[in-house]
Amino acid sequence: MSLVWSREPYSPRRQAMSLERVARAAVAVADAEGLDALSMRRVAAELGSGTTSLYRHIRNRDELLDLMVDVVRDEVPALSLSGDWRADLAAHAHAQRALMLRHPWLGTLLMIRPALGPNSLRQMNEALAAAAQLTPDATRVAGVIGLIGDYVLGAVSRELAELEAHRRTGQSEQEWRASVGPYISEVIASGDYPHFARRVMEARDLTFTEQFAYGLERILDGIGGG
Amino acid sequence: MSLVWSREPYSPRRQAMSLERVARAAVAVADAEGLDALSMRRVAAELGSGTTSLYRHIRNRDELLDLMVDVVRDEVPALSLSGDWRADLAAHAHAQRALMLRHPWLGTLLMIRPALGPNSLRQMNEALAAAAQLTPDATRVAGVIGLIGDYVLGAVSRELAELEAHRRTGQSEQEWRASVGPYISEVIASGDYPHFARRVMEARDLTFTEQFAYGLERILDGIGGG
DNA sequence: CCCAAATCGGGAACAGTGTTCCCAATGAGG
DNA sequence: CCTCATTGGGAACACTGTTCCCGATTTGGG
Repeated sequence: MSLVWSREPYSPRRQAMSLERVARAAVAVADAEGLDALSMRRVAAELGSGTTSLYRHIRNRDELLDLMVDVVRDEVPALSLSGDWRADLAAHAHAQRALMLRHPWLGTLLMIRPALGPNSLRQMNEALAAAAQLTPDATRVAGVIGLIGDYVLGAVSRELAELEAHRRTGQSEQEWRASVGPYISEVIASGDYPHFARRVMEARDLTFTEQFAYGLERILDGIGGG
Repeated sequence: MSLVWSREPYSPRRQAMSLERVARAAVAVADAEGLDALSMRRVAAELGSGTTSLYRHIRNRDELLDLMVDVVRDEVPALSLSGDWRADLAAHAHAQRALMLRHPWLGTLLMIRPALGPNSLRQMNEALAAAAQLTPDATRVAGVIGLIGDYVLGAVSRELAELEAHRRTGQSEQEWRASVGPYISEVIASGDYPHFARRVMEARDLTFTEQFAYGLERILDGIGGG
């Protein structure tokens, strides 16, 4: 059971499609229609080929998913170090978030499987380089990057959970609020959740981007300390 | 399209099974065999009933998933406030992590859908109460809880990604390391990822629990500052 | 140049999924 | 006791990932 990455690709004499073409087609489908719609037959249709031909290049659907992750990770330009660890780590975090918002299925995949493709490793390497500007301690560097990665993944997932909920039910932001609103009002009126009520009534409604930035700053504060 | 929570349950005269019984059976199946194995027919078999009878209580599979989240959230005992916001928030975070490790499918679900069940709201309320000990500013309280929640979700997901990868492929920790090892060695030997190499070779191998605790402490540090 | 052999693309089929339609049996009310 | 709504659940549909296999095509050798 070898990994996709350590196996030379299947390349026929007259090569009608390549590993990359398959992965790119899958990305296109997932971007446009969501992960649920990403079936083998759908990808094959996108390429104008037979369904089972895909299995010449790919062993599993899971392998295809691994490849997709690495394909989109190629979009992110290399992180250039400025000497300011805080600025560089922030840039890295924001770039990761932007990527995951551009491909709403990416977060879901990263949750479920460890990413080991070359582009994933490249970005990991860049992030570690940025953190190495802060401290020579390799263990601390690893901890810092883990922390930031975890936060980005969690924050974006929560954000996507809402977006995807809309897309799946076909409801707009407005319709969704309208359908949930009464329930929330009822909950608040019950008086059983006073702090939750206060949160809904009194807290400023921040953008997802603002929330993300706030959390990231707090994390960077904490990182700087120890 | 009303929510599950604002709809009175389907309760027949002679009630052979309740909403809760269905949800609990689903939880049992998911705990034992994973989310993939959680099919309607499987749940029905668990209950010894016909498959389509489930649809008397539940509208969708998605509704069932929402119910499952709330069922397990009931396990967590109420968070008692000690007056020390830092200790209370840490306790809350660790409790959430423990719950998600006990039910490995929970993280995946929370990533994909916003949780609005009564038990979810209760815990949200408790967390907000803990953070309210730090500051009277409702917006800041919301930001703090969002940050912590995001981190817990992200950290546990990464942890579960590995565990689930083992379970899915049926490989043990040992076998997995053995199958990935050569690829990693090759990557390191290539010299293209120096910081990644340093990370693998020099950084101490921390437990997931240790990593989680480290990140959480940094976050609490940052929260205390501003 | 021609034929044999290896390679390639992809159709058919299988076991499984969520969900809808509908029908038979059951129990309550008059 | 009979009527009739209520309830459980079987059959069927349109899908899914994947394996097996076969016909077509291209290549290498004589």
